[in-house]
Amino acid sequence: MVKITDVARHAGVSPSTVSYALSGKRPISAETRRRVEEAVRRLGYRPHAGARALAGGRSKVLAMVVPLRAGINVPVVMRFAVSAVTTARRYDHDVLLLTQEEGEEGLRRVVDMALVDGLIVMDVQLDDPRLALLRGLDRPSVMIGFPADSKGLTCIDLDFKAAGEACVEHLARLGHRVVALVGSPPEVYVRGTAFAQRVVQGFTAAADRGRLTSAVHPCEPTPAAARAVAAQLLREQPALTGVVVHNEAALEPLIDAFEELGLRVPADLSVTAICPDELAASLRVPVTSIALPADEVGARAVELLMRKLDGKPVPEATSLSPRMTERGSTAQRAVA
Amino acid sequence: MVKITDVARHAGVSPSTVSYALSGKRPISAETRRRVEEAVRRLGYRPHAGARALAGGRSKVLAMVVPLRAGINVPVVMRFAVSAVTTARRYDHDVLLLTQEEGEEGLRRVVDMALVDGLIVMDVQLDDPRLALLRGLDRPSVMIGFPADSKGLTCIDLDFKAAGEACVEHLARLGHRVVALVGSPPEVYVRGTAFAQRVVQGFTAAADRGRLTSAVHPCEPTPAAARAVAAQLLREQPALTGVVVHNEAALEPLIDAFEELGLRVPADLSVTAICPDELAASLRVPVTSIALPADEVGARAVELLMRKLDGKPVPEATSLSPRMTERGSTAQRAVA
DNA sequence: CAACAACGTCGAAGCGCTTCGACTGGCGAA
DNA sequence: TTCGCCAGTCGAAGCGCTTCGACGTTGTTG
Repeated sequence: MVKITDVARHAGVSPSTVSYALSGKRPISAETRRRVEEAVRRLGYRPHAGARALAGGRSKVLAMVVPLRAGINVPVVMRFAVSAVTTARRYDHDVLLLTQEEGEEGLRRVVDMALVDGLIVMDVQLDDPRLALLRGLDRPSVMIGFPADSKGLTCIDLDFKAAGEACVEHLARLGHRVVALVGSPPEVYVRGTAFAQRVVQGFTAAADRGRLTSAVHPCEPTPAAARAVAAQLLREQPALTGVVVHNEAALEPLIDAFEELGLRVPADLSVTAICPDELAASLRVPVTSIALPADEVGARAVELLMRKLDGKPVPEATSLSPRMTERGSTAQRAVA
Repeated sequence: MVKITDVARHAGVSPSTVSYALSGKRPISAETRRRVEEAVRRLGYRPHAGARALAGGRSKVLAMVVPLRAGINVPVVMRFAVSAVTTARRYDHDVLLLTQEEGEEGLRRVVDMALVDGLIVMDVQLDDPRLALLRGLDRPSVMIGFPADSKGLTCIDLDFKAAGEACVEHLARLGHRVVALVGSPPEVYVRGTAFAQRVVQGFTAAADRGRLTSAVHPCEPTPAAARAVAAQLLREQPALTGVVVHNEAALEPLIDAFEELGLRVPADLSVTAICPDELAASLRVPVTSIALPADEVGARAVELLMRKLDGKPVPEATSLSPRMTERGSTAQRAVA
């Protein structure tokens, strides 16, 4: 194993100089730095993570808490995760993966062991049991999602309430008077998952404000469930002309189902979704949608955490404004 | 922070005794051990990960290399991952998440830094560029999947070739003479992803052996693609009566598409799949399938790695025999 | 032109843990 | 009775790194 003393010897300086040259925490002459970097390259030096963590008090590892609970859309969650990992690497950090089973105890464990410097917490619930723990921890954390009470925490997410509202308002503007929200699987609501609840709030509030007739239906993430929900919606609301879909897995089958039921999109039915742009744009009928900016959220979560690790102030709440892209699945309501 | 000296003081012993009491590497009297464990509990002692790694030469962290490449089924891959994490925890280890962008360089990096003790490598390709690296590394690794040449490596996976064969043989036994394989997305084959190629090999070999007429079609993981493939198959092979599906995302839409095209499953068309049992069992038409035992594979991969870390010998290849469950999607071929 | 900042570098002291060698009492074998 | 052993414990020596204080050297500035 190549250690810092090897580098020091090859560069003709002391180990502490090597350390300072690499960390930049003290001024080092350009010439010395060059020789150190040269030696690092020649020898393939890599600082020992444990030694560095012990001496420096920083492990350069972040914990990512990814509870892959029932009903969540795994591909979407993993987009956040991959983006976070990529961004962490840009800050020379690695990412430790924590899953559900570990639970709150696991968070405390990795912090107490000084295994990680900070935490990224995903799949936040309105009344999340991890909140108290995170507030009490002596390590910074960032949540992806807003719990009911985010006081003293750092949170970031798409403004899902505004997203739900924007969808309804878009439909209302096009003349639609009877609208429905096809949401996440029921388990997600039962748990009180923050983002799902907020979409419902926004959807309902905007519909009430606009005096629209509205309905909300959870939906399992399968084609069969999508078909069933489509049929049910039309049965309950034959006058339905606008649908908001907040369920990535159900979006495509749902549109297919509506068309099989004799409704053309957008001629007879306008559909808008909250989902990643790639998905909305790739469908047979490109869907007007509010982008779910998973990459941006994951990246910014890490950036916030890095700022906190540097002792810099960060906003408690970072709420990304919804951005709608009109694609072809929404149209003026046909006058009967 | 609670450190080992604190525990030692409270238990009335020396730090080294605490260390031995906790690691079991030297005999310690029952009474002393009791007092140490008591002190650990009272104080909430957690050994400092960095210090432990530095002194002990083991970080108790495993790297999991999860390249979420185009065309892979993310939920399935994450089942492996979650199972691996859970099992690692049972061995008191944590898991570091490495993604694609880091590439081979990332593997070397985390090993050189002594950040991880071993590696779990997923999404293996027949001619995987990481092979040489893994062979040369001075840390053990386990691959989930078999490359073309696995000499000197430790690999585990479902025997996908046998799985492909078993599906065909099952159909042949039921009298089917014209069969098709609906496979993974094209990118997966282009990359030479090991498991996908092996299914094709097994499928083709068994079909040839049984003198069946056969065809292989990749399929994108979308309902639209599934419909298109279904239509194309029937156009090219009107006599088709048996289908093997190796594509989780396309399975349900594919069955729907066949039925829309006028074929009843299993009366007119027998369908069998290679996928997780939960998926096969949950469909409207429960599908006869070869189980993809993601949980078992993930868990056993970690167990193999642990054995290697202990210096114990492990088999180079662990190939899990396919296990078929008949569900309702396959039937004797109707005599025309 | 003296006094005093930086600047650039070094040596030494730890960070918290594991592990090695050594020591102390029994206890069975010789 | 003595020797050797083993169980059970301790002290000290690191593991490889960061960081603190110190010490020349140059430049600045009143």
